Amino acid sequence: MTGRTRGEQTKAAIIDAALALFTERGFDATTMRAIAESAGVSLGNAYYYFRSKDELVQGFYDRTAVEHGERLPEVLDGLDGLADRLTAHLDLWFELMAPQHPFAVGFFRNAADPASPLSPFSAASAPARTAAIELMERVVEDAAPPVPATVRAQLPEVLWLYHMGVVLFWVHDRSVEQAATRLLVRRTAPMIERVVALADLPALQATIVDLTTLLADLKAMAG
Amino acid sequence: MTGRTRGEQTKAAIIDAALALFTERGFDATTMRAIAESAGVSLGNAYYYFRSKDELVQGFYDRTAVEHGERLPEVLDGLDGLADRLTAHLDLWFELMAPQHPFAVGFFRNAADPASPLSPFSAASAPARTAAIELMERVVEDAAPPVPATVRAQLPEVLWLYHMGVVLFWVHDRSVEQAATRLLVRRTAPMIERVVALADLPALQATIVDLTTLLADLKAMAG
DNA sequence: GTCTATAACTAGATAGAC
DNA sequence: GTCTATCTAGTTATAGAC
Repeated sequence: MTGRTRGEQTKAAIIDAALALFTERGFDATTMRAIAESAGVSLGNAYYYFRSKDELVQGFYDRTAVEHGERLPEVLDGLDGLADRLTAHLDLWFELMAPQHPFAVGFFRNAADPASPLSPFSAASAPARTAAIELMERVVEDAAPPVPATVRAQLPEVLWLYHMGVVLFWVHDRSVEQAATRLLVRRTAPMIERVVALADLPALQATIVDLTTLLADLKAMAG
Repeated sequence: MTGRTRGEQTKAAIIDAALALFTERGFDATTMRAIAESAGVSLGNAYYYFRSKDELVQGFYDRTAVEHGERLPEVLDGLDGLADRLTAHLDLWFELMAPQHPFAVGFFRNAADPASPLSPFSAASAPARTAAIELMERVVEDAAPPVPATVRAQLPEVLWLYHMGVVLFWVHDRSVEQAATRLLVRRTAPMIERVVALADLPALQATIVDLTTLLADLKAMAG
């Protein structure tokens, strides 16, 4: 994890210091000066490595995403149902992000700005977004019973949108250990599995086509 | 609109100046100093009336909400179907907020913080939230065919949540004149009407009960 | 050319005088 | 209610060391 070169070590030291201080006293209450001092570097030096306070957050968000990908196979192992797999996937995310929850709001304030590179919808986030959708692909692909072909192609991206919605809820969740978010997932994941299982019903074809074309149209307009 | 007392006049002058500058150059690029200067007051005086730059935005957001309530009966007049009434309601909101769209992101960045009084879910926003749900009540109550009793009680609040989701989308919408958001509403409102119409189907009772209790549980945990 | 340190600048927010 | 002076913290500029 700690890079070879001196610069990479400094960079890691700054992220570590920031993480510790954010956790201890929150995002807004942590000054760049305090981070630099705690990391044993100058203020100017901290800005040499991170162009802004937000970019610093991106640093350990990326770390977490990597760890999420690494540990996903292990938590999916032995789970067949789509709801179980989806719940395990999100539970792992909650577990990894739990320490950051107290200051997640400070982070997501900026992610809420679509013009910000931190936004999950921004061009700058495209690699991270693609990687996240690929994780959903892994959740979907080995599910049993298999996902109906009708919705198979779109499902990972739709589930990623669901994930983003859950994250939004999680950020706002003031309940103890974000129990409300866990409840939300435990109740909605089975609903999703149920609806997906019905995707081949003739009565639902019109609605599925409606939703699919709507998504395609919206994506086209967003470009 | 312009209050009698000198204080109310000053306050209105500050809001007007802020609105003009935000529209002209955006939220971030407009400094409190520029607003104060443009309004012909000192910086300290601007802070006497508005504790923060964000609170200033709340000022004309409240103005808009009042106007929305006043003009709603006129746009609902003659419309029967739930989808048509819902679409008209949201279209009016888009029309009133369109001038603010360019800097809406600066505003919603803070509304995304549940701890902020600007959040629609905050205790400070309770009056505005209740008023907004009452507007949805008006959309629902005279709809024809009438909404099934099974979901009638919860529907206004659920539709308000839908409205908040649409607003989130609208804020991020970079398409010309927010056409993507209008498309989203025009396509999803009929889906909502269709689903609501099916609320009395025995096959759906379990899911409706699930959703209702989930909402109730989440609200209980949020308190 | 890669890193580090210090000083200066900007803008949100506050304190205290009138 | 209104002002001026001041503080704080994010960010930038710049100069120097390895």
